[in-house]
Parts: sequence; C-alpha cells; structure tokens
Amino acid sequence: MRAGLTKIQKNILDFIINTKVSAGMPPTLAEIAKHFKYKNRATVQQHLKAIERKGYLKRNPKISRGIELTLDEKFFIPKPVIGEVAAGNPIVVYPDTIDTIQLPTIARIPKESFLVKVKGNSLKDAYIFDGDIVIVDPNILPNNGDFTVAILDDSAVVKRFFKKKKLIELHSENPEYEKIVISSNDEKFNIVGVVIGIYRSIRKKVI
Amino acid sequence: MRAGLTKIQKNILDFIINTKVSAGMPPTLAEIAKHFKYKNRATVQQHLKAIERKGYLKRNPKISRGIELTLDEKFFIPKPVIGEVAAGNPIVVYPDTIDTIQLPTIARIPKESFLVKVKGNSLKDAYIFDGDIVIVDPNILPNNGDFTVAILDDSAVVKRFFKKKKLIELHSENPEYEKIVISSNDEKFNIVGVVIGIYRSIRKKVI
DNA sequence: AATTTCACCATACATATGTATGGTGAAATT
DNA sequence: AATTTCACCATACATATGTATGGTGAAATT
Repeated sequence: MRAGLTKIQKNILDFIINTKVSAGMPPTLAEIAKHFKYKNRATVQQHLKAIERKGYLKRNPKISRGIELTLDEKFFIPKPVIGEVAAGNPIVVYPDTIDTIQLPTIARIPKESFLVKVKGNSLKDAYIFDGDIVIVDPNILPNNGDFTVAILDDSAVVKRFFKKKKLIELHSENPEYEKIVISSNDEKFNIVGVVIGIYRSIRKKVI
Repeated sequence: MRAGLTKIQKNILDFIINTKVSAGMPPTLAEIAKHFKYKNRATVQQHLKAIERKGYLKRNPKISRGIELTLDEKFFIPKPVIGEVAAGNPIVVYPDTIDTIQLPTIARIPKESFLVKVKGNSLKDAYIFDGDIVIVDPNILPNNGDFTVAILDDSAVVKRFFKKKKLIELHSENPEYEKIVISSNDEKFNIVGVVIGIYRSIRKKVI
C-alpha cells in the first residue's frame, strides 16, 4: 500500500487524510507547511505535485483546500489516529490468526472515532462477520456487555467486555470460542475503545 | 427540526450540508454567495452569524471554510439528494408498515449515494435488521440477487432483486414474507438503487 | 562522471477569503 | 408610532491561499 511514495510523501498524505478525518476538510498548503515545519508553501506544493503524479490525490486548481483523495473506496489507513489511540503500541495485524483486526478509517466519521476491520467469526452470533467494519469510539468507557476493541499481547481483538471483581473477561459470540480472562492490571492489556456501530459492504461485485 | 431558522437561513444551512456531502468540505462564503446569487459575501456573513446564534453551526474564525455543523449525531436529511434519486416521487414513509424505509444521509459517503433506514425484519436471514441503515448507490443497475431499494405504489422497499423474462421478482430473506411479483413495465414501480453496504448502530445507550 | 530525483529554500503575485462598517427598505413586533 | 428584525447592498482591508519561478545541496541513478 502507498507504493511509490517516499517516506515524506507518505507522511504528508497521512496528514491530509487525518485532517480530513479530524477537521472534516482537507488542510491548506500553509497548514501542511506549518505541521511539517516548512518555511514556505512552495515545498508543500512540490510534494503535492509529486503525490498527485503518483496518483494518490487530485488537486482542484485555485480552490482552497482543494485536495481530493483518490484512494480505493472511502477507506484509508491513518496510522496517526491509531497512534493516538494505542499510544506507542501500534496495532499489529496477524493476517492468518482469527480475531485480529485491521485498522482503516472512513473519510468522515465522528471525531476521533475510527474504523476497524474484523477478521474471524467469533462474533457471528451477534451478526458481526469476517470482513465487517466496526466503528470504534475511543472516548467512552465500556460497560459490561459492550463490544470493545482491546489490545492483548500486541494483537487487537473485538470482544464483548465484562468486568468482574479483579478480572476482566472478554467473551466471543460464538460457542466455538472460549472466553479470555485477564487480570485488570495486566500491562499487556489495553482497551482501545467501544464499538458503536458496524458497517458491512454488501455488493459482491460491480459488473 | 431546524426550528427557529427562517426559510432563507434553512436553505443556506442545507446548502452547507450538501456541499459537505458532495464536495467533502464546507463552502466558502463566496461559494455560498454565488449559489444564492448574492452580490457580496457580507450578506452570507450575516446569515451565518444568525444561524450560528441559533446554534446550528459553529464558525472557526479566520479559517477558510471554517464552518462546523453542530447537528445531532452525524445524520442529516438532505432533501436535494433524495430529490435527485426519486425524481418528483418523494419517498413516502408509512411508519407502521413493515418494510418501508426512512431516508437520511451521513456526512460523508460516496458521491450521490445515500442512506436508508430499514423497517421490518423481512431481510433478517441476510442479517439486515430493523433499524439498520443501508447505503444505496443510485448509479448502478441491479443484477439478479442484489439487494435493491425500489418504489412500489408510493412506498419504498428493500428487497432482493430478480429479473425474469417479463416479470421482476422482489424476494425477502425471511420465510414469513412472500415474494412480490411485478411486471417490468409497471408504472408504479421504480428502482431507486442498489444496496452497497449496511450500517448498524450497536451501543444500546451512552451512560 | 554526468544526470536525475529528492527535499528543501526564497521571493513574488494575483486573487480568494473572512471580516468590519455603514447603509437601505420591507416586514414584523412592541 | 417607534423599534426591531430580516434580507439584502457597497466598500474597504488585512491576510490567507494557491501558484510560478528560480535556486541549493545531498543522494540516487545512469
């Protein structure tokens, strides 16, 4: 993903995506320059030109904030957002393990919330399936029974959350999966957020 | 809804919402002025001030396009989008009938597609439930087996689409419901679009 | 060794942008 | 009858904004 972009170009593209997500609109050249501590906008201009040439965005000439993203679908993978969420603990995706998740986000969703792609069928009895995308709010605390995204030993899971006296239980919604029990102060355990919605792509193919 | 706003203020607010949906960012004062054929931006400025005073938006001073919407949730009801879709045939919602739908839209979704709220459980075997929101693309033609939104005698339905020789069949995904059979040239029948995704709000309550 | 790419810089410019101020006339309210 | 609100107008201004042009030095490529 993001093939062909240099490290700096990728950072700028990520910043644009993030600004769209958090501010609801793309940044101006000056805002990008300020963020990357460039002394002038011409540098940004040249980077944008390069990124555009590589096909990752489209510019609307003369229009302020006229940066359009041309990524596949409306889904992006904005590392920075995740960085904020899991602070120094970037979420690792184990591609072939059940229950791990991928972390994309959609162009415009509630501030600071983000999207997560579900792998595996441990939640199928709650009608959440492999490939579904769940929308996660990192700013609310989970109540018992809520679906939560949690980090466990460098892998991220979506499970139903139950807090007991000294333990936390993570339940699946599929009898084939056993519940996970962790002590509340386990350092390898971290709650990322609460699932507030799910999204599923339905059409098999566009012909 | 939109209580307290004058007709003109409401139109301006709707235009802002629509611009956010279609262009991915709010308009500038000049763009609003152009759309409403105002000779200068000061008029727009004063309207925005009034709309802000009534609590429907928040302005970020000095920032271009710095108009933030403060509406409940991220859901709006942008008449114009629907108008395009059902062209002169506004979708009627029968609140107590099974299978009818409501038509809201989300702040940022694929261009020209829109959202539809499902009522009834006729699609439950496809894991689409009462209250789910389906995302509809009006620009693709349905293939057999696609979920489609169709208008039938002034009521809108979400069903699986099958085209036979001279007939069109609309199937439910629930054995309790019979299929609907219409002749292809029935004037009271109209395909609105194809369901490309579903969205479900999951959290019961924020405490 | 020569050339290209990459990542910056400075400067300049037309125009876009938000904002401030003051004004007009009609309609609604007090 | 006096006042306020509403819906526009014109003009002015500082600064934001995208863009164009030309330049430097390091790294990568040919």
